[in-house]
Amino acid sequence: MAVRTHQSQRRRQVLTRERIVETAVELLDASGKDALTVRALTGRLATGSGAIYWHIGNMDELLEAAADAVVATALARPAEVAPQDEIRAVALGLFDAVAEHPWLAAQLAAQLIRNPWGPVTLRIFESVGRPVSALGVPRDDWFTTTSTLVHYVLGATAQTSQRADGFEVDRAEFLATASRAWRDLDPDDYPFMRAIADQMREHDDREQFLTGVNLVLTGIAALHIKGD
Amino acid sequence: MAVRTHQSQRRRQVLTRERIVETAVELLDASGKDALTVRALTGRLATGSGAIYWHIGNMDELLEAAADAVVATALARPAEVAPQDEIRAVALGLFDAVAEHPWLAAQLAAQLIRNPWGPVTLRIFESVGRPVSALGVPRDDWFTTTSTLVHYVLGATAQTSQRADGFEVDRAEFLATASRAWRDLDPDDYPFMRAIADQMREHDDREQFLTGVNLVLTGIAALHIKGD
DNA sequence: ACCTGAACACCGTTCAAGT
DNA sequence: ACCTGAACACCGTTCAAGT
Repeated sequence: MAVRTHQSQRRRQVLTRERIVETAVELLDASGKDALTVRALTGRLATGSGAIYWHIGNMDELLEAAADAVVATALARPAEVAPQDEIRAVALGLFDAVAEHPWLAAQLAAQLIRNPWGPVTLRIFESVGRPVSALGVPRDDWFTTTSTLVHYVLGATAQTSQRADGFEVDRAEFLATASRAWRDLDPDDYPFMRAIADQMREHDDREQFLTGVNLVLTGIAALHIKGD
Repeated sequence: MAVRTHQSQRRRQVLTRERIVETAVELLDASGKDALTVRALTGRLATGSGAIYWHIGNMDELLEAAADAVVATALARPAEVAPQDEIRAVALGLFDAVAEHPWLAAQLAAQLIRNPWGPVTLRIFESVGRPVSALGVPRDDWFTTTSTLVHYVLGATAQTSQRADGFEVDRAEFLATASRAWRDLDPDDYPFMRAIADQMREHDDREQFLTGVNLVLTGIAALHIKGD
C-alpha cells in the first residue's frame, strides 16, 4: 500500500488515453468545443503535443471518444420496467446529458453524419431498440421503428441543447423575445409561425420533447401493435 | 442594351454578397466544407480577403447564408394537394437536398444547435407547419406536432446524408459490411443490433425515411384527429 | 464606398531527438 | 515504448493603405 502510494506520487500520473479523454471532457464542459485544443491539453496535462498524439490518432478521434464516454454513462442503466417507460427513460437520459454537456449536441450530430454507424450511434440504437423489441412490434419492423425514434430524439435534443444554462429568467426572456419576433414576421411568408407565436412563449422544452416521444410511440402502437 | 453589356464586360462582375454565397455553394458542393476557405474564395473571385469581409461578417455567416439559399430552393414549391402529401413532399425535398449537397447536413445541424430559431429553421418549420395546420390538428397542438415532424426529418436526413455518392454497388457493399459487423458484435452488449443485422443489409434509406414520416403522421392522426 | 494584401494570432499535426 | 517541443503548413480575421 505504502509502496503503491509512493510510486504513484513519484511518477505523479501516467499519461493514458483515458486520462486524455477525461481531461478533454473537462475542457469541453468548462468552456465548449473551441476550448479543446491540443495546446490546452498539453497545458493541463503538463506534457507535449507529441505525447497526446502517441495516445490518440487525432482531434476527431478524441472528440468521438469524449462523446462516447459521456453517452455511455448517460445510457448505463438497469433494464427498466415497462418497455414504453424504458424508451422514455433512455430518451430523457440523452436529453439531459446534452443539457449538462452543451458541446455534446454538435458532436453527436457530427458523428451521426460522418460515421452513421459509429460506436455512439450503435449504443443509442441498442438502448432504444431493446425496449422496442419488447414492445410487441413485429421483428421485421424493429429497424425502421427504432430508427424513427432515434432520429426524432437526436433532432429534438439538437434544437433544444442550448437552453439558457442556469437561469429560468433568461429562458422566459428568450422565449418572449422569440415569440415577439415571430409575431412580426411577414404574414404572407410566415402565417404558420405567427399563428404559433403564443405557444412558443409558453412551451417547455423538456415537456414538449416527451410529448413528441409519446406521439411517436402512439404511431408505433397504431401501426404495429395488434389489438390496441 | 449594348451599353449594359459593355459595362458588365468592362467591370467584369461586381463583387456582391450573392456572388460570394453562390461561389461558396459551388466550393462546398465540389469539395466539401473544408474546401470553403477565404483563400479559396479570393482565388475563385479574383479578389482579396478584405473584399470578402466587406460583404460578409465572417465564415459562419457565409455558411448560414449558403445553407439558407439551398434550403430556400429546395422548399420553394407550389402549395400541394392533400396536407399529408404536402408534408411528405417537404420532407423528401429536404432529404434530397441533403443528398445533393452533402455538406448541408452538418450545416443544418450546426445552425439548429447554435441558433435554434434562425432563418433556415424558421423556413423548415413554416413549410411543415402549414400543411400540419391544414390537417385538422387542434390549434393548441400545432407547435408540438410540427416540432416532432421537423425533428424527425432533421435527425433522419443527418444520418442518411452520406449515402455513397453515385454507385449503387458501393452502397450494397457498405450495407453488407455494416450488416456483417453487427453480426459480430458482442451478444451480451448488442443483442438488438445483431437481431436487425439482416434488415440493415436489405433496407433502403429513402424508403425507410418515408416510412418514418408515415409513422409520425399516423401518431398525429391517432392522437389529434378526431374520428379517425 | 469598396477593395488590396501583408501581417497577426491562432490552429492541428509531424518528426528528429531524447529517455 | 513513450515523450519532448520546435517547426511546418495551414487557418480566419484585421487593418493601414489605396482608389
